[in-house]
Amino acid sequence: MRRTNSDFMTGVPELLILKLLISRDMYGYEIAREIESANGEGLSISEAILYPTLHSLEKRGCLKAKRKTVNGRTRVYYSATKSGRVRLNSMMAEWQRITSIVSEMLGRRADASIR
Amino acid sequence: MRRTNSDFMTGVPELLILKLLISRDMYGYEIAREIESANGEGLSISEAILYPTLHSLEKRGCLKAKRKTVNGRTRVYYSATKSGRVRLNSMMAEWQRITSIVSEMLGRRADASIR
DNA sequence: TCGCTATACCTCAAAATGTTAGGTATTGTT
DNA sequence: AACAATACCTAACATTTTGAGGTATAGCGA
Repeated sequence: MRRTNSDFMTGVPELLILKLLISRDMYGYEIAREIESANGEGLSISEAILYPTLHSLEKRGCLKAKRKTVNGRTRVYYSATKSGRVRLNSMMAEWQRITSIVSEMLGRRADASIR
Repeated sequence: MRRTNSDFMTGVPELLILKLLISRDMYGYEIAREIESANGEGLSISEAILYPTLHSLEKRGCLKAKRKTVNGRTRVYYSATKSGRVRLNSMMAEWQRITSIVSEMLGRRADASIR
């Protein structure tokens, strides 16, 4: 049973895509499968947001694309650029900042205690 | 120095508004000040999202509005309904679910360890 | 060989959400 | 008198996400 995305997803696809592409080059379809399998199918990125996000990251210079044909199918491999790594860093910091504040306001123990 | 909202804000205004209105009745302007002061000005909700969100929550039956005039100024006090409490519960669960998964994928220690 | 599933890319219209930049009106302060 | 603070609000625009498609090849079982 695959979960649909939630209301709290804005920016999350981009964040996870950049995070994955830091560790190794991947192609779109592979990224989608990876995100699903990485969390027991608790979260999935629809292809309708995945591909446009990859394109916009590439246009902004955060990613580099390279087409490769494997077994008669074309894959577009993406790699993170320096600019992509910088962007990931600031996005992760921002994610940490917002979730800490919200979690604290919701009454959970502050995220500041972990890490 | 007041922070602007971040990319990771989708649904957060609604979440915080409901959370605040569970503890006591408040009016819009008061909610905005409360959110700012509650976290050292690290986060603020613009009035352009605050008021429309209050109106939509009221229309959906999650909030009840009551006008009150104090010192020549009109305040609209909101209180959470049963339906509003139910909605808050599911939103908090969803917030917990998403942030846990994302945090884990980002490589921090899993949120599962706290609470 | 037919049909189905998986792989692999993509787009478009509509909905939802948030930002920027205003507006009105009263009260308190300088 | 001028300005900040209180207190409500909206409209135009940009961005993000969803839902629902579309194309094409490869592999597998009946």
